[in-house]
Amino acid sequence: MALAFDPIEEARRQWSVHGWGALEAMSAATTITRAHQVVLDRINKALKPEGLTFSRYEALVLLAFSRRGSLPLGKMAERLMVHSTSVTNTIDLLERDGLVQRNTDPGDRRLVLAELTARGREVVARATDALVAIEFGVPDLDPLVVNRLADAASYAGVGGLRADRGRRSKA
Amino acid sequence: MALAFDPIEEARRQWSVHGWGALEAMSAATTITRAHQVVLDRINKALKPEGLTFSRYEALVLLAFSRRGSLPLGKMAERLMVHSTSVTNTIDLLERDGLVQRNTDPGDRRLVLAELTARGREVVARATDALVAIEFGVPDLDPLVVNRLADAASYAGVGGLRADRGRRSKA
DNA sequence: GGTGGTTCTATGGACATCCTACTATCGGAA
DNA sequence: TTCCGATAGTAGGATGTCCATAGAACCACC
Repeated sequence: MALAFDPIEEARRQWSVHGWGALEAMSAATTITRAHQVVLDRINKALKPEGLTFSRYEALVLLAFSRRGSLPLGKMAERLMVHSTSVTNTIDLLERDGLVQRNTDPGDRRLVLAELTARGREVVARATDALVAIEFGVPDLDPLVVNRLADAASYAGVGGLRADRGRRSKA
Repeated sequence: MALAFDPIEEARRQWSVHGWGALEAMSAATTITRAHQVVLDRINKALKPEGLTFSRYEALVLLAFSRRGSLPLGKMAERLMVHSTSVTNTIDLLERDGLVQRNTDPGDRRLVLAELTARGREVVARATDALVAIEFGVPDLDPLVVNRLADAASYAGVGGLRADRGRRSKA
């Protein structure tokens, strides 16, 4: 995981040397990308024994938190911030593995409700334990990446509209 | 892009209510994931007119920064922090579009060198302009996401390098 | 009440990513 | 010099994501 040099730092240096624009923004985007790659990879490896991926895990958690243990697919897409076709695919696989079941809403027959099965509840509990054990893959990120990520966050905030909300103490 | 409520905040609340573990870590991982989704989406939309994606763009930039405008695929995988098979795929598509050309290294015939074509150089320049124009998709991130991202970064750093884990001011 | 626009899910295609397995090549040790 | 382990890249398969399109159901307006 630890490389001989930091690819993010190297990209930044080259970018600067060549005089290309928006250095900070580029660095921010790159950092978010790399951090995501690392964290997602760790999470997926931890979930592998349960036969899950992070996408499917997130879907299960969403259902576990819902009142009746079921939600319309469109609502899930909204919460997960993904395209609704992605949810269709996710639920296909969860259903295949018997963790979720599709039902139709009697009130609105356009809706498909994804409902957690008993097995689904067990699996999401075990999967959560596994992720808690590795603290969701974030604790020991390469310090170089972490610093850049903090910069990225600050930068994104500066450019945006966080006039109020000034909770950010540092970094 | 702006939702009625913040899915990350909602996840955090639910997680807390249900008493599940590693709240901060979960929130950090979720935030990195969502920030990545948003930024990547914006970047890809900006690159669409050039017929590129962020992956392919990053590969082109890497080549543009290299001394001879060419690199072995394995080296590219290392710099981009992706699996080498991903680079094979990326170069396949760049080659298909005439932006890159495969050569064999005379010194070590195992190596495949990806080399930027003239057209590749033009495209990467235009694509860079497009991304600079939108500041790589990071400036106006939803403040909620930004704040969480900063927390995520801090947390990741704390988890790896500091004894006391109690920084979380809250949210 | 019927009709047309809207909403919701599914399908098929393009891409990106990983993993496992395979082939070619290199390099050092016997 | 020959052979075997290590290294580089590719092939095939699974998954996740998006987009464009299609089909079904709902709803409001006439």
